[in-house]
Amino acid sequence: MIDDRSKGDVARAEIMDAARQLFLLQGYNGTSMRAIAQAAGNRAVAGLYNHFPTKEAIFRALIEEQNPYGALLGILNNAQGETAEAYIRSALTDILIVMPQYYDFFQLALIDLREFEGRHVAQVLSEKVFPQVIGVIVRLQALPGLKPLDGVVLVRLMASLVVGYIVTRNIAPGMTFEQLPHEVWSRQFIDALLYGIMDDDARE
Amino acid sequence: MIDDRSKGDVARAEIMDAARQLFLLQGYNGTSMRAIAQAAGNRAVAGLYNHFPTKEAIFRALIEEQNPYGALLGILNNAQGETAEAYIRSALTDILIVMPQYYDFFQLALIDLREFEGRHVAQVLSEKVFPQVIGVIVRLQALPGLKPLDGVVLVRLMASLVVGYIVTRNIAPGMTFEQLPHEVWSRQFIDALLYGIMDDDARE
DNA sequence: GTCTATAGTTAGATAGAC
DNA sequence: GTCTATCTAACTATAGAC
Repeated sequence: MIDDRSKGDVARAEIMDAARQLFLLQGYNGTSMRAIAQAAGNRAVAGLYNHFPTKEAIFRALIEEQNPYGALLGILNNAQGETAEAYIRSALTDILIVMPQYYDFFQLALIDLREFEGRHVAQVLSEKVFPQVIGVIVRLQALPGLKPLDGVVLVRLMASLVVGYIVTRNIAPGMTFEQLPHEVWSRQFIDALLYGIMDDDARE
Repeated sequence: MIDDRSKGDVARAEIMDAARQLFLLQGYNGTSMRAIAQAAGNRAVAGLYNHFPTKEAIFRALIEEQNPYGALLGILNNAQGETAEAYIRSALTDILIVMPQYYDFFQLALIDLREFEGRHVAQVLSEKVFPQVIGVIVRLQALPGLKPLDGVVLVRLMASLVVGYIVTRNIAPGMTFEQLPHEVWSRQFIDALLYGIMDDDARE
């Protein structure tokens, strides 16, 4: 066999792929099991129930298996730097490249927030992400150069930077945000986080 | 009459109020016209169609009539300050207090993004908000103290700050973000935007 | 402008043959 | 594991009396 996955695994993957596309296009309640079955290789609706007990189970599987947390933690753990500035520049530069590639997931997370009060995302976040992020922050604060900020402040500021970057990139209708290339925007955002937007000799 | 609104206006308001609550709780496709009619004073479904031609028209009316743009522009136009720092502190302090009060609207905007590709929000943004914001930025850049940043960079940084603040406040499940009071968080965010997170004498 | 009643459609999920 | 056929419930929207 060319593909060593079982027939069932292939079907499962096709169903999830079709469901993801339709959820993103039409929302959760706007997507019917019929539509998913048809998009997943013209299957019969009943066949879907061999792989997932309910429609919600398909959605939950998407959140659990296609999230960017592994990539995010990989970047945080592998970023190099002898100073806090070098580490943050290295990590955020990569994060601002990689996270927007998971825009589909962020859209699914918004659906989760609306349709399920965020419970699927929250479970993965609290189980897999937060514990590891704490360790990263401790290591970051041991590097020289940071203002004496509370760790939780540091986490929220960096998370806000990434979230704000992604949201403003996709929300502004026909705005000029796309006229500058990503590298310029990334640099501007990181510089602003590190040193702010005020002139140095204007400090009051 | 105690209320000088016509009977029709009262019904319209009740319908919109019920629809908003249900859209926020259950999403757009998850909310039926039946449920709206029942929540709006146990009305008959057919009565809704005297006030709105379709279900989408109810949603559009919510976006158009309950958005925070008037409040936002009011703050930007009324903020005082002889320097850029004073103006930004004044404006952002107010914005970070007022905008989270419109969290319901942001949630409706997310629904718009998912169900209607953001077309209702984008229309209001491009017609009413962007033209006025340009004027504010020009005035801000005439004040002393700013680094020589492109106006569009300034807009996106400030928008990201506000969006990131609101999103991280409501997404993190049971996280410690609520353990510090709003005033502290607001101050931390504004300070970070103005002067960054690096120690002054650590600049490389 | 409100109601009752209902038309016409589509939803999620299941039964049972293969 | 896949299919055809179907159940029951819910949906948006309309007709027509008051």
